[in-house]
Amino acid sequence: MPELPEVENARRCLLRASLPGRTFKGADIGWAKTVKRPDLEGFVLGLRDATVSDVLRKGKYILVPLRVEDGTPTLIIHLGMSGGLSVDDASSPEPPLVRHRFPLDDGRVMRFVDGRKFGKLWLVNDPAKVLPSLSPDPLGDGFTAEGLEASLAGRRAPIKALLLEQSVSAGIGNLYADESLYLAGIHPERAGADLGPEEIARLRESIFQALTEGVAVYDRARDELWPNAPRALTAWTIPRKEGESCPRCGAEMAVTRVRARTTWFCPAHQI
DNA sequence: AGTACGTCCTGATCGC
DNA sequence: TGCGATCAGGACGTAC
Repeated sequence: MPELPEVENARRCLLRASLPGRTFKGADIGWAKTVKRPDLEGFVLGLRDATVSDVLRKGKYILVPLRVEDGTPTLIIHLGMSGGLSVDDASSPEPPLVRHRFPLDDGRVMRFVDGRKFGKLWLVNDPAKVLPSLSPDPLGDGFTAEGLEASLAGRRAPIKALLLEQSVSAGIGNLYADESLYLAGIHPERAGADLGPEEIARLRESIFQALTEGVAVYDRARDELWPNAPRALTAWTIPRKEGESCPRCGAEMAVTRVRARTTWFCPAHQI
């Protein structure tokens, strides 16, 4: 489920819950395969008496730098397809599908909901060693049309598939890929290398616009969304339903599959 | 290298 | 209403 706006919302929820400054008392891992590094025992032991310094985001990854007695490891969380985080009183009723619990020193607990078990956890000293290659953050200054053009050069795959690569546009997922291409007026099956500089500039701007609006929707929702349920708000404008028409030009929306991912687009203005 | 496909998982939804 | 089939917003390993 989560793309950049959902992950950013999760991060802000953790900050609003004043996670920084709190200390993990350990971890209760309900599905061992979620822990990628180190082994389960090392992971749980490593979180004991680890104090949170900050909550950061890189693409769809949440980074939680920690202070322990003899170092500064980082907890890395990926929400996968169905993940969500909350911080509640330990005695509060637990929502369904909580897989992992991280008890805190103040009587609260960070809960990791993950229905499909595609979430991932790491506890490492050097995050760079486990994170894949990620583009500059599309919401930051580093994500330029020139950089995007360079990463599309020579690529024959459909632009929709390329946008899903985190090395091309970190944080984009299936929905925001469709949304960005819709806003830019670009057909999802165009080969990446066939896009001209003007189209790429438009695409960069559309990605920024779509993600910015996505983050804003969650920010406006604030407390209503707490705890951070694994359900997205509809920050995008594309109808994703049979028979609906394009809000911009009225044509009937079309659906296809790109790399086995459902892809909605307007056949009239996305060319 | 770049591309395409199968796989990991379970809950929700759809069609009969 | 019930039930099997299909679908879901991610990403990685593998094979060509």
